[in-house]
Amino acid sequence: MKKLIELLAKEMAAAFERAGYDASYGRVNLSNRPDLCEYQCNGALAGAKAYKKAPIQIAGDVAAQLADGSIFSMVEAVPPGFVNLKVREDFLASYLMDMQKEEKMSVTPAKEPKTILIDYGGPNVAKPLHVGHLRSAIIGESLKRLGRYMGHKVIGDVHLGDWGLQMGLIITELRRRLPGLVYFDDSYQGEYPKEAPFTIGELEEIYPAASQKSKEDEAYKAEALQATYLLQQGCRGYRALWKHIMQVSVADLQANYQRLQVDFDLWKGESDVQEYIPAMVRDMQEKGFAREDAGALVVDIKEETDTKEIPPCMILKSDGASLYTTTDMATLVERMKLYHPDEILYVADKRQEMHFTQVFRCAKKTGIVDAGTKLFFLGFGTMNGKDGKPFKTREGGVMRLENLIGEINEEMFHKIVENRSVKDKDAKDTARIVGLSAIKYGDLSNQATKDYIFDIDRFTSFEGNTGPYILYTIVRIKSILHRYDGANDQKLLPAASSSEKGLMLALAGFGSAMEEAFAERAPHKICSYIYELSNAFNRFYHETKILAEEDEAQKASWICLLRLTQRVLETSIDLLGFEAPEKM
RNA sequence: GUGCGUUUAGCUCAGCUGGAUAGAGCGUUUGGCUACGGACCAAAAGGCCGGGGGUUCGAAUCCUCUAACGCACGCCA
Repeated sequence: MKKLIELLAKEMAAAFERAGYDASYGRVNLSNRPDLCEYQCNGALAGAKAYKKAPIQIAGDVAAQLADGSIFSMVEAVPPGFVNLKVREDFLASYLMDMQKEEKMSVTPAKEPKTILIDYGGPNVAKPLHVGHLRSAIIGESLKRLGRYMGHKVIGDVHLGDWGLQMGLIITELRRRLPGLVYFDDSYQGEYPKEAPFTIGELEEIYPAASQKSKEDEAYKAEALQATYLLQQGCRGYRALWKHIMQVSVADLQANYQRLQVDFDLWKGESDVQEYIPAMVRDMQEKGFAREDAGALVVDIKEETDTKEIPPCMILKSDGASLYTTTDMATLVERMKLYHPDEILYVADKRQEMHFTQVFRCAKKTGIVDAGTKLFFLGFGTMNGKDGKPFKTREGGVMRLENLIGEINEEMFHKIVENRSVKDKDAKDTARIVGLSAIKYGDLSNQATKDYIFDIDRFTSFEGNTGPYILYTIVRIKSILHRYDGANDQKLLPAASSSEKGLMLALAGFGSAMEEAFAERAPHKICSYIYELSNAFNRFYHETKILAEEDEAQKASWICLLRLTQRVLETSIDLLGFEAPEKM
């Protein structure tokens, strides 16, 4: 099904052609002067030079071709050369009826579905999630859902940080604290216990303690490096411990992501791709891509068009150990082998841009990723506090994600209890649902690539461009629909008021808004779309007594309009990654 | 030092890829309650779009210079 704006543009293009101009000038835009028109075409201005004519003359010629059609109720040529347009109410109503019959409400599913792998989340095992992990999870999840809605096959991979020095540090600290554990007995040959010798709480305390000690104590650090080495070499006891760490930590991570309604198809990590590294490195050497430099193994990735120095991509350190880059390269080897994606999208902090530039270039140059697969880095900005500096707790430490969510939920709970007499049990659940909308909408309504200020008071407000305001609008619609007991026709009457037409026009823009948001990987466009839609609905609602309407056909038509509005809003917030409660 | 990014109303942000009078929210001021949920709606005030120069019929948007701030620049992830 075509988008409304495409139908308008098609009509416009035909008019340009009939008037003797090129059809390509017939592009139609949303009006930027709603007081004058609903849509506008600026093609006459653009074409003035090519035809050596005054723009207003071209506009007049075109407008004359559209004098009485079935689509426009108004076509006006206005100086200097705008063509101002209004849509016929009956045409709009029938368009919306077609739209509501479609599963995807005018979004055209991709003709050739692509396999898109999204790498987001990126938590580290044995470390609690903190606010830094929030953006990747929220933005990645939204893009995953949006991609699927567009008809693509999208695979989400959490890409765990589960290998390397951090594991050695934990093992070292455990060894110092509990030297008697069988895992540290080299002569032990039996089965290791199934239960982990620590809880998630202990694990989260052990890592920072170990990390701190290794910075102050050289011997400690050496021991941790040695433990890392032994783990990687396959030391039985250490492997068993590593499995425990994974088990305990991943269960906790899963619970946390579930609370955020963020869901990964793959729980792969750095450890899964270690087996690919030796062959990958050998291949790079044999094909002559890799060279030795100061003892390390590097691949040159400079390009002539570079405006600055791009350091070579380091594959192995001078001590022969692998690094972040190595693991990411090996991950690409595996992803190409198992999924052969058309596109891989990384959602990570924008400060990692250089790293991904190196990985992408190296992967392309060495042929690990073939030319047909696109690699894309979506770097997001920092989440700052009200002071404009990176978000911290009141004490100045790193804010744990759980605590942040807890604070928001508590704030939400107070507001709900203050404003409505919802039963306590329900209020807690409702607070969680609304709280999640506050966090996610607060984040996603900003452009992903920019830094933004995380302001709990603003995000949890029920007024303005916030998640709770959108939910409130949905709940309001639900409440009316719940009380309605008349016929459920699918018939929409032409708009009877300007506010109703405004709502209908807003609904008709759904498909374009979603496709644009996807093409630009810009969830904030979904937010601004539903914010405007909600405003249009509330304006209409305010001046229309729906249930009190005596004309049954009119009432049924409005109910039908409400259903469509609800569906568009709920579909949109699902693409953002949250949902609406029944009451709030 | 080099490169990248940001700079729009008091504050927080949009601005559909060059079009009309630069838009929202919060805050401020004002009006609307017998609630289909007022957690709403309507209205007002508030801007040399960081600054200079250029391209164009036309610039917040493109080019150039410049300032402030942030970030990244080889064995961390």
